[in-house]
Amino acid sequence: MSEGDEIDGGGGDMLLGVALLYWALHERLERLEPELSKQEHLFLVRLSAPRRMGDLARLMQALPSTVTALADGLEARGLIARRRDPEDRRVWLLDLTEAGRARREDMLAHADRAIREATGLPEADLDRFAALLTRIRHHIRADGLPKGLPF
Amino acid sequence: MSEGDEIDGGGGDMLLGVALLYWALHERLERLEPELSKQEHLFLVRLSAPRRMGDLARLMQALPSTVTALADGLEARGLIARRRDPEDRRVWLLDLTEAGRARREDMLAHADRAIREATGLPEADLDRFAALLTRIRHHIRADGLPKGLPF
DNA sequence: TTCAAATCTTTCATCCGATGAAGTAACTCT
DNA sequence: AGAGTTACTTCATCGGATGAAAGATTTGAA
Repeated sequence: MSEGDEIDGGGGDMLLGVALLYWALHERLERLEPELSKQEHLFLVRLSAPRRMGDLARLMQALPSTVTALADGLEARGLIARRRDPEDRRVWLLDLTEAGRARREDMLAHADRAIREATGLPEADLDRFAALLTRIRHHIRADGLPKGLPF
Repeated sequence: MSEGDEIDGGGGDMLLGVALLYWALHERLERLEPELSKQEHLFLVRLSAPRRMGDLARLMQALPSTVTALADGLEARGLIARRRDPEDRRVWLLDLTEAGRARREDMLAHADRAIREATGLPEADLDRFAALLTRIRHHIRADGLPKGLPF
């Protein structure tokens, strides 16, 4: 409270809240996982199973060329492997290596910790927050991310 | 639901949820306010009253040089004005111009709309979400943003 | 079958925002 | 008055993201 931070009690405050939480989470994760970037964290989270690069690009709202660069980096560090999709030999499937799988587990544990520490919410409230976030996530996906509208 | 998106029900999902909401909000805001960048939106929200550039830098977790650049841009477009603080002539106070004040009002309205549309939550749930976010924001501020620890 | 169009990924040049070091001006403390 | 600190600016630089163009493969139409 020391530094006036309440602004308007409306859209502005929520915008700041979301931005601040986003930041605080990544900030903490960066401490626990110094050698992975923000995008790499999200990338690993998504690799619960092998995925096509194109799908990852869509999910992350990024261009294919961005995914290529991310994949190059993680592959160079031995965390993921490229494998041709036998069904369609144009596409690459990205899959975690053994090292990558272990890394991902650590990362998820760290993410959990970061969330608890950053929010400071007791279990029950954190659950309520998570439930709301899940609903929001489904809405955003269903509503279609505005992004692009290539045509 | 179409594209598997539930990952682990834990830290990973919340991380994705926060990141996705952050994105969706800015995405929508960018449509409604095409000529302002993400940071400029947050910048304007904070300018409910005149502020020192240094305070803004702290609040936004940015370097002074970053704030200088942002201020330059907004000043060039006539939305804010620099004014020396009579109390301490080293500091600049940033204040909205008339045009800036009007712009900010529009922006806040747009932010409100973006939040409603992006989350898709009914009023009551949105209020609960906002309340939790506010608590989180206070916790993050009180707990001190880890950032930096210059020493 | 064959060939044109569409799809998936990569390459590369480029851009924009953020960073950090060094500089200027003003304040504080002794 | 002078040393040290604080507030902001300048500028060179970097990293991540973009978009256009090209290569490889599949799909669809004749």
